[in-house]
Amino acid sequence: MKEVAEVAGVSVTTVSRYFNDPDSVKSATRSKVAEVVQEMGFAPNRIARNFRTGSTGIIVVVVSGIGDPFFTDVMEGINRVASELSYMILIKEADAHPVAKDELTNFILSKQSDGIILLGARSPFSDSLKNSRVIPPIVICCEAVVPGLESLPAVRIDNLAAGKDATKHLLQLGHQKIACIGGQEGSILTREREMGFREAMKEAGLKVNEAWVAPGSLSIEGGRKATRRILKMGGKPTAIFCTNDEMALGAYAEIAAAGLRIPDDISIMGYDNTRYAEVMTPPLTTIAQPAQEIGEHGLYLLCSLIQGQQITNPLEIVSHKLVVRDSTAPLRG
Amino acid sequence: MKEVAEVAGVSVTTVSRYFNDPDSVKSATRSKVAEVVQEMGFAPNRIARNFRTGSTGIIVVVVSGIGDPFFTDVMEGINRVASELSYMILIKEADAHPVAKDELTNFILSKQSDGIILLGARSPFSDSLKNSRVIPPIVICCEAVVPGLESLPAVRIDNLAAGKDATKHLLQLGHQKIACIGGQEGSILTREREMGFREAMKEAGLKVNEAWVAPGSLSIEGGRKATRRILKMGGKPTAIFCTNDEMALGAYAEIAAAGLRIPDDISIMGYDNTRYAEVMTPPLTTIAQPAQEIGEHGLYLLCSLIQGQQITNPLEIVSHKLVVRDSTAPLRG
DNA sequence: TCAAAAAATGGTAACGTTTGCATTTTTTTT
DNA sequence: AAAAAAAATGCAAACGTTACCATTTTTTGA
Repeated sequence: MKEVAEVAGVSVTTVSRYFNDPDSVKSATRSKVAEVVQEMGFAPNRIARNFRTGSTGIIVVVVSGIGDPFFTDVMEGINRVASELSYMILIKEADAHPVAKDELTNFILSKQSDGIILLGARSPFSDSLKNSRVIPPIVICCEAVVPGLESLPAVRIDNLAAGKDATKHLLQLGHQKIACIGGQEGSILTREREMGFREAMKEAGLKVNEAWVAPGSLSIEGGRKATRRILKMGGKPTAIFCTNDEMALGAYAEIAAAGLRIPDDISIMGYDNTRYAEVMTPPLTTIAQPAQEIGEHGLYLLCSLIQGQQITNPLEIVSHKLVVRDSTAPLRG
Repeated sequence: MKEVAEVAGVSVTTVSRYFNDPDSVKSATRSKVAEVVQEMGFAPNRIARNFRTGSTGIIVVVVSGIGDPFFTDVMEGINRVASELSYMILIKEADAHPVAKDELTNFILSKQSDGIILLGARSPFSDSLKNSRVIPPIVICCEAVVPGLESLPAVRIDNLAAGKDATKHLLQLGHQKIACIGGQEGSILTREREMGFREAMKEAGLKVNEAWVAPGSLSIEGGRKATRRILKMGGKPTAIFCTNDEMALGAYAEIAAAGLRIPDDISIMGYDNTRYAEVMTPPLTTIAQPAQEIGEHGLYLLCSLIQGQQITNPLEIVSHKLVVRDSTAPLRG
């Protein structure tokens, strides 16, 4: 920059202003600087700038399981708002490895990003975050709480009510022998969905068969394993509630392998309404989350946080919707 | 840091060393500093450090279409090597918007990351990159060339040969009326696959029906549209070669909607062998790319580049494999 | 025990910007 | 045309760290 200034015959200050507030330099000067910049192929060192200003214009989205198509939709919402507010979005896959946690914690603590959105990630940080004197701007999407950082603002649907709605749909079709495939152990998200399932069953006066409640790790493979286990049990269920669509895909595969047909022999209920739900054979009945909206609200919330505004409403609940397709049918006989 | 140094009764240099090369400070001093750091909840400002050292330890993967499950697999490979070499991986969705291109170009040009992996992204940079005096370390995975930056090192499979193999498989089953769903217009990747298709047809002495060659944008929706178009044409094909698995999913949905059955009425061939291929009904015959391997090699290559090594072999071809499942069957009657 | 070698620590100048304040130039007003 | 106001520009001090070199302390060897 000094070099540019010299060649253009102005001061570094002016060159700096040329980049940050072009209107404040006279148009004659501006074009002179522009010319030199062009010619020298000069780009200002953003690290130095970030260092000086203390902000980067970068927001990191920490995702656990970047492959989940539901998160892809949330990301779309985030990206839309990001370009509106001219933030740059970078995605980081959450890593349970302690070293990786340290690394990420250090990353935000040292202000390498202006803020963080946690997308279904439970606790990607090390303890040093809690011990820190200031907590950086963080917003949680979809997952409820980070242990040790309970008061962070969050955006999500009412998973309990949605889990209940999903189950009720199956009950209304006459199903009583219903299985439920949940998520990982520690996930609050899927535990709430499962609790919705239990509540709905209870209200219907039915007992939950614990052998039919299996954890599924939110992946296709998890769904497969859980389904296999459930199908092996005596007295097969007539419906399975999968607490996300990926696991429903796994269930489809296992059910086909077992020679059963959906929905004739067994009804399948999903959760998330990913882009795959519609094209599965048969199309999947599921709970639709307003994924993009979650992303949008999440980023807006984060920006208020970054600007130092007080968040009056730390938990924002958006509405879900039951989408009935062909994977669920009335109980036969 | 100055504050820590004062409280601990040492110099800032020592505190700096405590963080970067703990072995070089006496254990007594080390524990003294550690104590103060702990107590004050101090974390070194990484921006300042990056600024000073000129490197960040961050590698950005630029992906076009982050939702594609194939890329997820490549990412897995990248992440594995990254933790081995202790790099931090951040993902950036490629954006065709000119402002976004500028932003990204500026990002790398100003050394905010140590290197870039381009994952199926065609040209996410603005022209200022080409005009720059130094090109930063960039490696291309899966896509062949970035216009204007022709000599960048790349890792991918032989898409021409793989497209040919896929088509040959269909030919061997007796199919002759074969459709082909390609990718976006400018994509070299899918054009090569399509060319493989054409070559195989030519070698078999068959003429390609141009009405059955449709672009598909590599998405489920693109696959749907293309399939719909093809099915509407007179004289239905007996097989469709989709140049990625996502589009095959779209094809499945449209074929089901048309009341046809796979593979009885029509065979479907995919490309990528994503995790969905196996659980589709019926399971999809496809070309397997060694996705994780591509990611691993890509990152290794990038690291050599970062370390300033000369790349002797700028194009690394890894091997593909035909995976036969149930979506393709011999031509009936 | 002393000299020499090695290890540990400290002082200070960068790194490339931005920013507050001072100064100069231009424009406006009377 | 001069004075006042406004707009442009420049100067120099930060920002928090690291790296070179110098200095002090500790260890080693005779």
